[in-house]
Amino acid sequence: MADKQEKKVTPRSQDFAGWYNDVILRAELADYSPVRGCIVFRPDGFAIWEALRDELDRRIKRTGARNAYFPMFIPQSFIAREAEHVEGFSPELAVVTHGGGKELEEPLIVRPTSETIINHMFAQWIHSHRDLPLMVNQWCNVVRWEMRTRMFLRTTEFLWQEGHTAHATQTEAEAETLKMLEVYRTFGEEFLAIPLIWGRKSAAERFAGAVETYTIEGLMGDGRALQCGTSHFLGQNFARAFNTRFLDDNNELQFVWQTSWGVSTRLLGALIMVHGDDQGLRLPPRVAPMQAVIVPIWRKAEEREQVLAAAQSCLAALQAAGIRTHLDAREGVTPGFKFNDWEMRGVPVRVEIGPRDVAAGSVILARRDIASKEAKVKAPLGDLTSAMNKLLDEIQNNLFAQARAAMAAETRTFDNYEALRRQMEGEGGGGLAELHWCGDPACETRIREETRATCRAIPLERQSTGPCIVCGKPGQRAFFAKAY
RNA sequence: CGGGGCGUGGCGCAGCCUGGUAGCGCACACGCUUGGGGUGCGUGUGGUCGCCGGUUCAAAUCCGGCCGCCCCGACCA
Repeated sequence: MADKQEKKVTPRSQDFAGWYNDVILRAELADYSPVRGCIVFRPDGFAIWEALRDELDRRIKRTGARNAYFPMFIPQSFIAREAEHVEGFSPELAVVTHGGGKELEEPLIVRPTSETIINHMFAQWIHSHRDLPLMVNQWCNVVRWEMRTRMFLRTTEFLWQEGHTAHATQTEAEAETLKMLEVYRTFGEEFLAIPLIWGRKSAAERFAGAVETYTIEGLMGDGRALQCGTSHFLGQNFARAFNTRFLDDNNELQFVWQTSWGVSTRLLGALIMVHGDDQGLRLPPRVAPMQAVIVPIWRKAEEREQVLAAAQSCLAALQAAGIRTHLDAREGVTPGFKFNDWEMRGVPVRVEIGPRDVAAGSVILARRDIASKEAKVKAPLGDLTSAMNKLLDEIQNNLFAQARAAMAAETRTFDNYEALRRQMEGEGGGGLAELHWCGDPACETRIREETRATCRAIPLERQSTGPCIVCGKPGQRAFFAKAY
């Protein structure tokens, strides 16, 4: 071994951004592409997205929304119909000016989001209150010409899910907005094992064109916050712009009340930054495309035969129990190499089978969520699937518990502006700051400019009042943090 | 767009100051060896030195211009 350091990724504590990139490349989740700001999702990375997507898709459908697909190209004039929307998105639009070798009569926008084109269609589909609520979701790509990009967190093109609903009443639309926020929150915590705070966005952080934006926010391993999903109450802004109206039960023409909500491939970045360690990725079992990997160990030819036979029957048993399992029978790579390789890729459980285990009728289980080798346990072959199921549950819960503890340790209450400023000093994050804010954008701007922390969420629950940390006027409880 | 850095096999770099026809590590291929925490040895594949021009008998190296990329600051799921 020439240099052991070369085989390791940049330590997380030393350079978080370097560590993040190393893990993505070494775990083969994604790669850079020839197009600036765009990445390639490699099979291992895309498999995580698929697992996440499939589960969220089930949960979305349970709310009554149905999947549809709208075009990627949007007439330029559509974007301009809603004043705040056009103002919010204009700088980051990709515009198609030519097609079929000719200049287009009207340029086409590559969708940055689909509110406008969906409203155009909704206006034609909705006539009566009997057509409502109308709830559609689409899984697609969107393009936003960002100045600075980071793999998964902010790329020029990204994949997401965008739900769009239209309702007869404001009350119903507001309820839908909050219901989807709760879908995202429970999905993030239960499936991805990412602890979240949630709440309302400040006016400055609100989606362009929304009346109210709600968010779920996670705290990454470096103490920075990451917006993990948003749910918007759009009021009648787009309905007015696109004349989306219906006849109510009094035969009166009304504008619909709307919502939109989305999560993106940014969640892959959150998974990495919340759970990953210096050995690489750590995937919660529920989202892990591969939940267990079997590494056979042998020395002599006859051992090889016995060990492989035992490994095969293990594989069959685990797969029959619905556990996503892989047998790593590669020759010419040592077991030690395989251990490190699969740890880098975040597989929750490694099953080691060697001659000693075959003789004893058992296997060794090594869990990815606990680093020390002492955490290896022996499991009898006959009881393997139930032991595995139990272990996977335990790992899922433990990863969530670890992340929650990390978040709690990095959450601080401030009632003194100077203390907040000191906490946010320096590079990297400063954790979550819980404070009181009067709601005045001027105070928010001052915090942002002086501490680089922004308002992440104004909680809906456990609200409390106190003097604004900046100006001292009566304020509400809010979370501030430096964010991605 | 302002500030800093860099372009040399797939990746990371040395060579440049003091011109003389390209080298190291990793990866990759093959063979043997090894195998319960990144095994070792050997052999081998692979480069118009970012591009254009100039100086020179001779340019990766010196000079001029251009291009591209990365990092740091102002927008954002």
